[in-house]
Amino acid sequence: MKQHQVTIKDIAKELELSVSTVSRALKNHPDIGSETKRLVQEKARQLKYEPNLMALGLRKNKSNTIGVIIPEIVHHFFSSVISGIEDIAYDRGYNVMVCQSNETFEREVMNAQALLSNRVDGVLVSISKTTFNFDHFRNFIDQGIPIVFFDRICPDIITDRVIIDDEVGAFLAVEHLIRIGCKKIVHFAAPQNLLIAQGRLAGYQRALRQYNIPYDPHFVLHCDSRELALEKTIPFFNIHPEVDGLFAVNDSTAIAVMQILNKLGKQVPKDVAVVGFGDGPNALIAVPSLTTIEQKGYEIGTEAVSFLFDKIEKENNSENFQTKVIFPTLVKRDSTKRN
Amino acid sequence: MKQHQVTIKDIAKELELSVSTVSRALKNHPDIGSETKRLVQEKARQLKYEPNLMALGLRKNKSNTIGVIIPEIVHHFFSSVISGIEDIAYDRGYNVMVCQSNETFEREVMNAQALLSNRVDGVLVSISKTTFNFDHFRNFIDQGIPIVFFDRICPDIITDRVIIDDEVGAFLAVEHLIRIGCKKIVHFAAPQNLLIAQGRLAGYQRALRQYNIPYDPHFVLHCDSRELALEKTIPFFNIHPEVDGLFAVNDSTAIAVMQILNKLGKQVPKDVAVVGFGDGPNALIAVPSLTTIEQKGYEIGTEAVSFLFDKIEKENNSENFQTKVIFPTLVKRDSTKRN
DNA sequence: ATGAAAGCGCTAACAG
DNA sequence: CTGTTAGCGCTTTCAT
Repeated sequence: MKQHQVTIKDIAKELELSVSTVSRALKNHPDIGSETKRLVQEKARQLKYEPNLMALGLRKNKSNTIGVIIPEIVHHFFSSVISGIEDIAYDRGYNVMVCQSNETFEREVMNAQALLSNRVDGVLVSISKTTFNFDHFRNFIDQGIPIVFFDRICPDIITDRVIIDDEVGAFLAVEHLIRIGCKKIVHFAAPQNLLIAQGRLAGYQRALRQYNIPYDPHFVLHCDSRELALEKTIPFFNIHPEVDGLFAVNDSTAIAVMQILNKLGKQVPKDVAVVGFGDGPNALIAVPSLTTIEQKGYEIGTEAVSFLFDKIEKENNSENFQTKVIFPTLVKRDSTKRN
Repeated sequence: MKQHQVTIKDIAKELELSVSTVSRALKNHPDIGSETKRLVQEKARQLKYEPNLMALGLRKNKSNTIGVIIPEIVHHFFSSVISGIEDIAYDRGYNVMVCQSNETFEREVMNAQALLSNRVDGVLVSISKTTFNFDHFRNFIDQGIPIVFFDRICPDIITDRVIIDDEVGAFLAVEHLIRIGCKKIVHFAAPQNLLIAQGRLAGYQRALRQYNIPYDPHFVLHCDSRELALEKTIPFFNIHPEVDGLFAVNDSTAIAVMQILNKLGKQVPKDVAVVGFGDGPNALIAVPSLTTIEQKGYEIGTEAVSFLFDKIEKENNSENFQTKVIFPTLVKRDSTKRN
């Protein structure tokens, strides 16, 4: 059973003071005599008093908690984001409540409800793959609770956003391939209904255009997972043995491709240079180590939560929403190293 | 600015009922007439009423929140554990507050304080590498707040625990190395203040003993991270070129070692066979794929949180603490494949 | 410089 | 069946 927890009342009783005096002494109110303050604070320490945040929240109509909704915590990208969020939030005296949608709409709606019930002071959201209705997020707006979308943003709701520039990332990747001498560059892409997929394809195309390399639609393949790579890589390279560069929409696809190329007797990077996108820790572990576009999850987290605090702690509900675009950077490793 | 949030008072006013009637109607109290119930519940939905969990918590002296303290969320193992915890907790109507100690004692103490202030109903903890004093955890016990340690448990505090049998896991790993013909097996270990480190070392020792291989303390190195591996592997193998088997305390160390051995011109598994511990997704990506001990993070999470709920929802503060031991299994891959 | 009292949202005796 | 009221821990006027 939970024991009785120490309250200001207990301190007041022991010191024969009123609760209001204790409350003020605890927060260094100027009205309170220094001797009284000393006494109260010492007693609080001695009794291991911890303020009851629920009482405080009820009184102040402020929970000092922010909510986070993400698809899955077990993805390196999302856990990095959370890490960034928590570091900033705890420094500013806020707690963080993390909810996983597990990529389902229903669960996401429940998450939103839970955060609403907890009266969070703000929310950070990266939407699930299966979310097409956004009413559960509008509830936050209606209640005046600030919301910031990051990475997988919600196109229909105008609010603060933090995204990375996929187009630029892809451009950097393909430009790098061109500069090290690749002439025939293929793009293993994700389905084009995803915004990130569109951006990355666009960057690929722009790089080719800028360096006067003809664009061939046959060189864009829907192949965005380890499984698809296992299936599609060999047939493709049989038909197009001249390909000497590959830009994959994510790291796991890139790594799988490298493993298959290796079995085909093609050397990476000598015969085919490979660039991925994402930079989880896997890129370092792959053999050869994978050149990739760094996604900066931690930074996305810190930026997003900073936006949120701007809104939370600003009294006027100014509607000047911002979108922070984080520019990804190219991390060169062995999969594109040619002397 | 946060808008006024709907309360039962608002519902009561609109329906010209008392708050108590509304309160009871909302939770299907048998005293309330079915017509009144219908009316109230409809109005609640219409006004988008969400119960204020802070008020509820204050009233009931129960936050419906459990706290989790882990070293770092960005580790696959820990994020799997959290995933398991959250799935169960949300099903039972609890919120989860995740805190990272970032492997520092100071931060861990702050985490514990934050959870205390939030009046969590229970805590799940995996201690940081740098924690040697456990008073901050004793506070929970003193307040009657149940605590369950998992994986990195606290030896000094008697309470529920969920661990994997590190000794058995390590034994399986080393036995496997011996069976494929390794004669000189080194153990890259974690600091011995962690129980898991002790267990894994013990398993290593038992396997050697059982197969009549002499134990040489020089063959146990403190090396439990990618960084340390980069630093210590080469000097070690220069002094001990005869080593033909390696058991690392975790996968990332094992993988880093394989990469370095490769550069040294030593072939894995032919010259040196390698086994890791943990089985994150990296083990599959490594070249060669890494034989390892499966750690079952998700299962540890669900088991730990189940223990916690047993205690939270049991009125009598029964002190019959249990320790759940999860038996790890060996997953054989290419890093130990010798024909 | 300190205290009394109201009230944040909700539940649960107790009273009708 | 429904209403009144007290109180959870805390802050904050308003008195003194």
